[in-house]
Amino acid sequence: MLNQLAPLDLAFQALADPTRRAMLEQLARGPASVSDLARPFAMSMPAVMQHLAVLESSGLVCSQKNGRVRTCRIEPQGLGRVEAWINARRREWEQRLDRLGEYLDELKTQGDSNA
Amino acid sequence: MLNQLAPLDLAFQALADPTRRAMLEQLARGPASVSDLARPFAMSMPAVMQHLAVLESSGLVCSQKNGRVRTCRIEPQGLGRVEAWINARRREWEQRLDRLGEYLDELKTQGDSNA
DNA sequence: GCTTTACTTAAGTTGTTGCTTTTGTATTCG
DNA sequence: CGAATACAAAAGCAACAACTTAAGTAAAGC
Repeated sequence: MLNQLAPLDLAFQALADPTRRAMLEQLARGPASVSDLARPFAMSMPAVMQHLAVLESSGLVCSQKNGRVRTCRIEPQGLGRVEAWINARRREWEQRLDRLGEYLDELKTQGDSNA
Repeated sequence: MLNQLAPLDLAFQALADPTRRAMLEQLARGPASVSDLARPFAMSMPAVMQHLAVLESSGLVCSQKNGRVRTCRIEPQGLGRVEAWINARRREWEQRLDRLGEYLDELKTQGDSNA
């Protein structure tokens, strides 16, 4: 819980761009080549490659080259780490609300006895 | 599912910075003033304010000013949207793996009958 | 073997981000 | 009232991000 901040930096940074999120949405539906990933965008191929490099170095996507085609796919552990961080925050936050609720109940009970 | 890209941009962008994530971790444990949020960091107050502004405009945090103290707290719907996007991707991805699994089972069955 | 195709590398441009210092404005306290 | 506190606004700056064009390279097709 203490370290491993850099990977999250990279993952969230990667997810902050709509082009990269769209690429991930496509990859969630199945593997794709770089050209496949590039097709929906009005963008040069090098730009797409750069987005892909960001996705790979963030651990959200992996790829391998067969012949002249590079096939990209989702790296499940990548989104997993992101999910884990968010879930941890929500748990803390909900736990606190629970305690706050108990505290308010307590206050109300005392208030009732004092009224 | 088609629009609302900008809010996610802002949210992920906000989460990409370790200082801002640390602020959210503190806020998950309870509300805090700007000074409270600034204390753990070797950083000027304006820098903290700018991080806070990013967190607010991304919808992850809200704040209100009482007297000269601004109290900040987590905006639960903010993380909710982020969580929803990630869950959607994971569902798509798992669904596809299920279909792939069935397909592979089918292939294996055919293979067995052919062997 | 010569051309497409599919990617890759390099270099340059423009805009944004994450700070900084400086200066200002409300509160609150003595 | 006057000083300390807690935030706020403004301006400047170095680093980085998201492109672009131009110029490769290596596998496939003819």
